[in-house]
Amino acid sequence: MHKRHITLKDIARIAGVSTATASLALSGDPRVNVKTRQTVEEVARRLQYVPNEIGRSLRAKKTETIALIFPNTPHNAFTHPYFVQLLEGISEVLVQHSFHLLVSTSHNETDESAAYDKILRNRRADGIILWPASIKDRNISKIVESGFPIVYLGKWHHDEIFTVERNEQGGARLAVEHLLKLGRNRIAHISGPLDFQVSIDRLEGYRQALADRKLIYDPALVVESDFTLEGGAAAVRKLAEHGVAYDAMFAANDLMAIGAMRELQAAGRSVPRDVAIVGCDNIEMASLMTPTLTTISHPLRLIGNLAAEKLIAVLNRQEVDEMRTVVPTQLIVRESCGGQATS
Amino acid sequence: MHKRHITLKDIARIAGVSTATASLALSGDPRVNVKTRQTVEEVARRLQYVPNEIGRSLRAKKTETIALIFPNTPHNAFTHPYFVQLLEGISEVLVQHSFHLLVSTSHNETDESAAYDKILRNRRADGIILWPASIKDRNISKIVESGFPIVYLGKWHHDEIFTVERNEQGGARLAVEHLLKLGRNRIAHISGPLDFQVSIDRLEGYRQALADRKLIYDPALVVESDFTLEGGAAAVRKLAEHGVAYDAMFAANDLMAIGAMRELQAAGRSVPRDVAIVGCDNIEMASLMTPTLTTISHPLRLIGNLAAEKLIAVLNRQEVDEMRTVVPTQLIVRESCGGQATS
DNA sequence: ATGAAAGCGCTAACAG
DNA sequence: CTGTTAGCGCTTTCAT
Repeated sequence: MHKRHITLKDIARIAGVSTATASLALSGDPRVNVKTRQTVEEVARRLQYVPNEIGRSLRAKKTETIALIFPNTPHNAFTHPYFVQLLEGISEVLVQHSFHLLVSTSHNETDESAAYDKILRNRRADGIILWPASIKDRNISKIVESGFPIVYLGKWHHDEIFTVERNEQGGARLAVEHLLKLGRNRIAHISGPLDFQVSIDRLEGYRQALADRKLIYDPALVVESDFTLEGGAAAVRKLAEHGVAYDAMFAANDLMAIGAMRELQAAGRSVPRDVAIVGCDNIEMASLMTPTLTTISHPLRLIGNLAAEKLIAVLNRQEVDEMRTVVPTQLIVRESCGGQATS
Repeated sequence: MHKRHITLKDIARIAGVSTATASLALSGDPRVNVKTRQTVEEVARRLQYVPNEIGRSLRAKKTETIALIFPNTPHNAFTHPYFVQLLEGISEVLVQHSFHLLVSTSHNETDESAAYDKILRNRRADGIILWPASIKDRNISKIVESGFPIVYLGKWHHDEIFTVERNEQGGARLAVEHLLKLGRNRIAHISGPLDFQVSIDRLEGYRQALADRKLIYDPALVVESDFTLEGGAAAVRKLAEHGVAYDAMFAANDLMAIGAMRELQAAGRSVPRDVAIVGCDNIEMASLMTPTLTTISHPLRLIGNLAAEKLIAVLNRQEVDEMRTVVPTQLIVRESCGGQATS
């Protein structure tokens, strides 16, 4: 059933030229006679010749493939609703450039290192787009230090690496400032795991917004959690157990914000009357809650676009003007803060 | 910065053997002397040798890679919240087998055919997992007929192809029967685009459930829509415009169910009192609506697992017992029908 | 038990 | 303008 594949040799033989000429002809090299080129092209079209990219890759030492790697921790983006937008953004650009996308993950930390190594030395991909994992993750440093072409989707602590990152601190600030403007002044914060840079930055944004108003930072108002719905609910319970009073809450992601909101409502507290809530990420669900959730929106699809473009530029040895690309975040005001409602 | 890669030749030279012997040694071939093998292994480990899979692929005519292809139509799974579970299920199995995953899509129909062709003749992947597109899509038939190893994630109209599919009709029946048992008898159905097999099957399940109760099928109760939130809302408006009365609704996916529910609520009708609603897919959002949404759950992750396992089995020329694998669907009863509430 | 050699499909340097 | 040749990294006969 499976017919033998047409190779360049076949084309050359049938067109009555050498493989070298056939190759040049098909690549549109001006050195080859127009008529010869046309003959070769004709034959190639007739036989529906498609070059074997494996052979080409071996020769060229590049694969026209980039890998998207992300660690499969429990807090991982892979399970996040907005992961799809990122993928779409990357994919969009790659298709334009006829690149392939290899999606790679691994489940346990032991395999992880090996998996990275494979991609790196294998030459299965020409470059990597890397989703941030815990800042403790040694594998990431290893990739970064290897000098392999990479675009990191977060903040990195040195400047020698290409990134496309969100303005996390700025976003968090926007969120908290919004709550302050609405007259709330006991603002709780549910942070993500603090071994994630993103959690650290969002917490820092929270602190800065308070500091700008000369409000003191009260550690009792901050609960570290795990980016899940249940984690958000648990944080609310924990605050209650400790008897901490608050009239507003900024959660480091929407899932936790929603979990918290549900828990508050179940406990008979009204959102936004008793507690105003702002989340972070603007997942689709956020606009469908009752009340709809005010949140910080990140252009994930744009991030995907930019990352792919940047990586391809690097691979093509084009000048890349900026090492760091910071994309802006935006406050989406909805009902959960009691401010004016916009969808 | 980028050091030259260690090749088998390097290993052979340093170990003082030929590349042939080195290759055999590393593959654990019993013909090679134990001591020689150990030397070679030692050198390989010391230099952190990782075989170049491109070279290996060229030789072996296989790539240890499978491609996940899906059409990027507006109704596409790529934008569906549950796409991630599928990806995770596939990925999980591939990692175990040291396979790579190529994710492929294309935006316009024109490119699509070319993209398929590339994957097919390119030998960039050894097999394909294919997400269903419109039944009108000619490209799909082409892939299927090409004889390329494939697992199709839906129902196919001939038996000569491997599938992993959901029991769509059965699921739809469960949904409608549940509504009937609750005493509803004017059940509307918002279907997906009817050029999708899944829409046809869900509609058919709806009809069967009615037929089982000797209820007549009223075409006025059925509105074709597009799998989106807004489409669900539009369907409700359309029913209202036509003055169609109904006390229940089965939507062909959760997004439309939620859109419809929102629209009904906005129009002042109560769910479930005035209209009971069942969706389909069990996306995360479903359990977070007010009221929470009764729906049909599909084990997407399991489908991913099974599809990957099946494809790898085919590639390894193992006997695959069943062409079609049908995974069961399950009714998740929540609040939107007014029955007993289970989370 | 090991090595020499061929070849997977392609491209590029070099001749002619 | 076109053909010859070599070689990317690997595996696999076939000799030895």
